[in-house]
Amino acid sequence: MAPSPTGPIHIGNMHTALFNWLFARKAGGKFILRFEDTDRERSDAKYEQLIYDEMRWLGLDWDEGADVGGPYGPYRQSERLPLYAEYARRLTDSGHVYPCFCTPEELDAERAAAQKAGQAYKYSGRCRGLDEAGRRKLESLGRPPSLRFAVPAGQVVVIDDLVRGRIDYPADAISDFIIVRPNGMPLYNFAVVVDDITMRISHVIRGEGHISNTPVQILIYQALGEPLPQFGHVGHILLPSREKMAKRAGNAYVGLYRDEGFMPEVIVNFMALLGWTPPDGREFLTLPEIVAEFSLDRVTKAPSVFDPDKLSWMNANYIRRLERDELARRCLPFLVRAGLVAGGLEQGPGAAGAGSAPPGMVPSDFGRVAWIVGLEQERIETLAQIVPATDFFFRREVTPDEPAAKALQAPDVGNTLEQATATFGEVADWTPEPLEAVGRALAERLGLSPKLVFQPMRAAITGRLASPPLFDTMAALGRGLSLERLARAVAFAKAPA
RNA sequence: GGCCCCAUGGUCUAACGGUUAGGACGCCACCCUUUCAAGGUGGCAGCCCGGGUUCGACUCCCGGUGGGGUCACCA
Repeated sequence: MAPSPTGPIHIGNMHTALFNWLFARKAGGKFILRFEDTDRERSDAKYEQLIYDEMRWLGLDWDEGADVGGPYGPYRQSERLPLYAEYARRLTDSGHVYPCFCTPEELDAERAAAQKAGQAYKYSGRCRGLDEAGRRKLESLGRPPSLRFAVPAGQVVVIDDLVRGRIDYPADAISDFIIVRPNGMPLYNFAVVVDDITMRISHVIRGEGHISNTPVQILIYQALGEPLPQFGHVGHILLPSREKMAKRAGNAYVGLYRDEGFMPEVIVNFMALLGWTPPDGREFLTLPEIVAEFSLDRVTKAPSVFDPDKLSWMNANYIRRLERDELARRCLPFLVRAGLVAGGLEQGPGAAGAGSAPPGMVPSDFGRVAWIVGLEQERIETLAQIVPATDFFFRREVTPDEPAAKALQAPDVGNTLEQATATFGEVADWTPEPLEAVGRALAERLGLSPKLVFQPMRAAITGRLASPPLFDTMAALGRGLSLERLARAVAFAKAPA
């Protein structure tokens, strides 16, 4: 896996990283994380850190890399320049490469002409035929040359692709390409080959966008007399709009999903199923299970569209399967960040922060948080949704949202709530079953359907029309706050609209 | 335009010559129900087109069509 540290890593790149990792782990091989930072303008070390963080968050580790080192380092291209120079010399000495003195302007002109003629651009080869005298003459003019690869004519390059099978690529479609700039910096296709050779890379698994790079790289291997690694090109991941996930386009960064409350094991499970299925068709798999089943010949060739709806569904499913306390632990950071509960509750009862509360909030310990979170467990799809779903439990006061306010102002609701306030004020055992019994008895006494009593109470107590079951909610909220909110709602309901 | 890749419901996919083309998301209906969910049941919806090969094609071959990639002193 060799990203360039020029920005946050999106789902598409992470997807091929995952497949690389899975393949390496399944095969018992090494997974290497190196950086392609020869584009100094766009590269930034802070993105390296971002990539580490996101990989680790997903549970993808690496055996060799810029941070952990390894036997074939360094693992940044910018630190491997002498190596490229050495291999460039080898190619020059063997005559596979020649100096090119053409200026950017001259090349632009060639390209423009090809464009105009509706032809694929190929370098004219002007400098290829230069003899020693001609070269020396141009050199004496002070023009530093770039190094071009002399592509052999009439050859068919064969790619034996691990996912696509055999691909025949006519070398005549390939222009004499530059491997080293006049300033000595290697170009991508050349640097990659040198890295892959010197790092003893056995398998190159990358996106299908690289298919056209592969034959030029194979040409370099052949010129060097080095054995080829195995190539495998997996399909791209597309946005729902069917656009390709480009580096800066779209907003499919892994970190964004983390912030929205998608869980790492879900992202991994979901990405694995994009272009791959286990033989038994299971949809829910842990990382070790995926490793055990993974193989490249079950990888689809066609690109696949990333469906956020299905991701949400899967995340919700995982949330429901979690132990309640574990879910609470995972929700806690979101609640703390939202200012609903104090930090430091993670350790459970008696932990720092227990019993204290941010301004305007009800003090909560871990047990209370877990209780409340449990009520929403089958109602939220992402961890972040815990905040709007439960904020009324933590706030001292609630103001009804628009539909709730409307419901409270309906005819007779004031009276109903007045009755409810009085009746529930008598209840001593503030647990769900007794509360429900009292509620149903009240409805019967008033000659109303349960719904006509419960909905106004719900609006009064939660400030909204949708919530967990009313009596569970009242029990978790507590007697004092519940009665307080009922009483306030009476006034609200009776006030002239 | 040349070259290369790809093609099963809206989406993710199963099928590796013989199935009423299976599953999942989403959508619709119904059930459950104090709301919202969750859950249950049922439903709508697909092999891009045309030729071959074969007793028999979603599966193999060829040609179209459509989509994508690539043709840099970017990676």
